Amino acid sequence: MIVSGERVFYSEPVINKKLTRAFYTRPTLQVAKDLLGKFIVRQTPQGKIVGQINEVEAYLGEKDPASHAFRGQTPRNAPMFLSGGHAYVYFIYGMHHCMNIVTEQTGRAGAVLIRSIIPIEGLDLIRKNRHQVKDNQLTNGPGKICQALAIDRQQSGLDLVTSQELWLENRGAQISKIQKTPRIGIRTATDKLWRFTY
DNA sequence: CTCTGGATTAGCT
DNA sequence: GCTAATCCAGAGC
Repeated sequence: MIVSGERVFYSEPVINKKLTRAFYTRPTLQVAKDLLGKFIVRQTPQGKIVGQINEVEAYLGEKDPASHAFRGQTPRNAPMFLSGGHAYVYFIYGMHHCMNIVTEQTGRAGAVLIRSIIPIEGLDLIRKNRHQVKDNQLTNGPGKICQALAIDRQQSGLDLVTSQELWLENRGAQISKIQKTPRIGIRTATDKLWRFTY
């Protein structure tokens, strides 16, 4: 980038662009697909961690039997009803956390579960948080991601558009060959192909 | 208040 | 492939 007075010229495409509200407040299935290849950035007191999203699942809200919002709003799922761009983190199986990106407009409870990311920055910190697991097992699961990025219910409800500790970036990656399969670990709506990988 | 089972993981057979 | 680990949200009474 070349800066000349008040004018700015870009010598290459703009990258490292933080995702805005407009990205998140769209239909859940569209946001889910578009999240593939984006980068999740976690700033902790111990350092910065970055990973590239390569597997997600869409949960469509009050009309989706597999969604936590299927039976309406509760204290736990309240962040799902906020505007797109918030985080929804829940605790499961007595030991794991899972992170969702809330979608759609305020009052519509869509969300996208982040199931796998590729470690990009902060590998030493990731390894420390995950302790003694093989490098190819560091962040290939929703519970593993939260452990690696030090995310728990304290981050649930966080606004990813304004937060200084957790946000997403578009670094210009172009994704092709998106695969659609049934969602993992659910008992209902297994006919819906709302898991996206590439 | 009590009960059930879960958007998972690691370790073992 | 099988399952223990371990908490708590949500439902039902």
